[in-house]
Amino acid sequence: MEEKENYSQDVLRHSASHIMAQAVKRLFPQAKLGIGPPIRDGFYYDFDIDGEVLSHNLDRIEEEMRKIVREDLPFEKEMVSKEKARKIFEEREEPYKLELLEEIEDDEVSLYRQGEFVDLCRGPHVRSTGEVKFFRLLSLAGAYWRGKEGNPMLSRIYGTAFFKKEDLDSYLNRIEEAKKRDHRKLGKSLDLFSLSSELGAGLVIYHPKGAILREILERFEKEEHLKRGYQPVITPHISRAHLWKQSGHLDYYRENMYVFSLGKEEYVVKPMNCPGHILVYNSKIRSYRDLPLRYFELGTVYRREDSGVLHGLLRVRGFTQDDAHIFCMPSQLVDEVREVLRFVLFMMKTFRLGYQMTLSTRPRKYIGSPENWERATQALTTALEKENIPFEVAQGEGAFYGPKIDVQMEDALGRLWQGPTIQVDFNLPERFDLTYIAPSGKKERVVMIHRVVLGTMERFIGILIEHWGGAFPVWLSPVQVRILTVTTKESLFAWQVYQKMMSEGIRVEVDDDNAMLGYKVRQAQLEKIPYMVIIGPREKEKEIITVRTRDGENLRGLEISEFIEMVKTKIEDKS
RNA sequence: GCCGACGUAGCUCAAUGGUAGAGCAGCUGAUUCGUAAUCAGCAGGUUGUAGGUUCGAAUCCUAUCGUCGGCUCCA
Repeated sequence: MEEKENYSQDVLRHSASHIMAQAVKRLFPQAKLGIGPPIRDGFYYDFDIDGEVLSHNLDRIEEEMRKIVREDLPFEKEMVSKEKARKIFEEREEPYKLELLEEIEDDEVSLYRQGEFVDLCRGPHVRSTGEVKFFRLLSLAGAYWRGKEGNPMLSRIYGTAFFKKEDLDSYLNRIEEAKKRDHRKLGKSLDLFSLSSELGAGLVIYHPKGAILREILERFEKEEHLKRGYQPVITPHISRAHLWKQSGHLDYYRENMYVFSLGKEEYVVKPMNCPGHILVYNSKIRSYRDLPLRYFELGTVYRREDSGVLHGLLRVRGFTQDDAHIFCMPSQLVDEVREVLRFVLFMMKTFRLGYQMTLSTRPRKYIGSPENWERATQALTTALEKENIPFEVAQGEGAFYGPKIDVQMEDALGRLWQGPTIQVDFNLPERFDLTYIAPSGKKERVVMIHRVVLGTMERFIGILIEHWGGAFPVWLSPVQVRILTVTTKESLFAWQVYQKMMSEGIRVEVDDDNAMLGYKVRQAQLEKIPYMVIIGPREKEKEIITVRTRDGENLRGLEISEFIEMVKTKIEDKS
């Protein structure tokens, strides 16, 4: 039922994209048509025309679309020979359509016409343009023809369409609401972090409130890793280029690396932590009895990402991974991956985050033997199955050095970002000759797993901000309690209460400004502080407190110790 | 990196070739007040940066840095 509903909504949107294309062709006959499919929340159509022209005329295009809708032109399907279709698109000078046509294997192709407009299209469509009533053009973007970087850049118009006006309105509304949860906006208003052009693009400054949030996450990470048999290691931020030559990064990844010369020597700012961890492993001979070895580091790395892909905290140039490398025997692979998966699930549950998992398999270009790939892929699959985790398979999407499991998390607008990832690596063990002495006394090749369980501190904090809309659970809140005085006369008592809470490890502040209570409540509310402790003459006299939660609930007449216990329990429970 | 849009006070925004302005925040003073904004005054800007056009530029042009939406990339 639901599938059918989606299907017909896709049809509606696909039809809307044809109407848009018709409108563009009417206004700008020189525009060449690309493709125009429905997508998750709407549709788009690509045109080969100066994007500036379109961007200045989105309103006119939408107006023309409404006209086409009023004309109520029927969508007419027509089966024609490829030969005839070719003639039609040659006449209309549509090179991209001709290119698509050549790739269709059937002798007959379907065309859809509405009025003077004709498109090569599989369909289906709604009956007539009059059925497409509620739509909106949303944005304009460049997009490479067929998604290939070397191809010409076309101009893509995004839009959306719904059967009902209410649905369109609520969709537009939802986008507006989601924008309020944008971590870049909240990061500013909650004073968590900033990015500064003086520093450089993609480099994050954590302000005190963002830094304490990160500090809490890092402490938590360290504890949890120690509980699971990881050994902390620490490796430098820069190293001789030689190391990266051996790892292969200088050959494959150089354009993303910060490389600098010092006298005769070339140095590299690390873009990854693996070579450092490998040096730890290779610092002595390893026995099978030592394995698995799990080295953990909150490793800060720098990568020169393309300027166009930077995005707040979610895509940056300097970031800290909760990185670990597991060195194990092939026979230990499944168990190790299972443990990591459990770790990831534990994290997702602790932070109440939704996610989806993808298993990426062998790409066309790869290193290592097909048998090893098969075995590793099988190990990952087995681990996923044994943990009962639903996952999708991305055929051929693995790294060239091994298969991987990626975990994606959603931002406020539903865009997916990779967080945790578990990658098997056949490459580095070869390049660095990573071995252990087997029971037989012979050297064997070690298996290496790269894994992060949150991903990076930056991205994870970004996702957390959007997930909670800035209203973090108590244990993560930069300020857990703010004490508000009703008049300045309660100041002394307020600071006494502050001392008690502070000494219990609660992050607490006092607002004893000479301002009205309503004003202070509003400030605390805007800062999304979980608890406001209100102290007026009544409380001062009886040495009790009144607590207002950020949800607006009031708890009156609490003993101070009672409240402290309550907050500590919340922190303990991570709720 | 590519396409398009954008960049004005700490923040949110106004000023379409003719003297840069408002609200909030900040500071000073008054007010001592009970759950989302008390009142008044003051201060705050080489309009991202660098060039250019013009009698005159926030406004037009060029370059550059950065931001936003996509595309591509994501060892």
